[in-house]
Amino acid sequence: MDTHSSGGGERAAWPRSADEALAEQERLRALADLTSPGPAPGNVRLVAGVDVSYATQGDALVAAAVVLDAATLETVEVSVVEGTVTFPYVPGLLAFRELPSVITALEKLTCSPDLLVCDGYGIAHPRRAGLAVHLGVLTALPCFGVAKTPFVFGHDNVGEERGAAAPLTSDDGEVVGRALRTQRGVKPVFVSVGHAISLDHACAHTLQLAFRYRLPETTRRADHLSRERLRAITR
DNA sequence: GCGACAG
DNA sequence: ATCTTGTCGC
Repeated sequence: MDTHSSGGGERAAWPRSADEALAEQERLRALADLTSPGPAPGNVRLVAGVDVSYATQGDALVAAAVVLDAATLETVEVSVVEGTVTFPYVPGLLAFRELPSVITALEKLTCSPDLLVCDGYGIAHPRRAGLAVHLGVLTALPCFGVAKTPFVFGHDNVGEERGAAAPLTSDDGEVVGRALRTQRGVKPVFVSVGHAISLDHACAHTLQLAFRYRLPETTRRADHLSRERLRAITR
């Protein structure tokens, strides 16, 4: 996958301070495509999931990208990158901590995904610029986020059945995401768009990918891979 | 001012 | 994110 020259994606300007990060975040937010419907599940051939695992001791980390055939959900390619922490965890600035190694992993892929799924939020973020916004703009690929825990926006009760949902709404009444129940008997996940895809399509993809478990297969496989490699180099 | 706060 | 024991359910 070519994340630089021909992709049309923005080149990253990785900041060293929180001030520089806020400026870069605002720059990327302004470039996000929040109006295109993007690909529906039937129009995606390859979907990629990414995740990062961190060592308890030291600053080692491992990023993984997993590409699935959207039709069969079979893994068609994986990419794992060993790296080092270069930015602290700051709520609202997670992209600067996770994305450098994630982008490296995506660049190592030989195939080109049609869609990216993140672990975390897109526009359901204090400044409308979560992980999925950054990654979508930087790669110029449709991208959305599926988060496991609440962040800044609440929601009404979600029905018990698979597919039940409730909007995440900002103070100004704007719908910025959706709490979505992917399985009966599990907590909802939180879906929000990042770039070049609609919330409806993002939720449709999430349900298709989370056919068996709470989380999408993209996230589960990327998580397993990064965790497995980390433990291999951590001992 | 204080607490809350994706991963 | 990571650490960590037992426990409940399919």
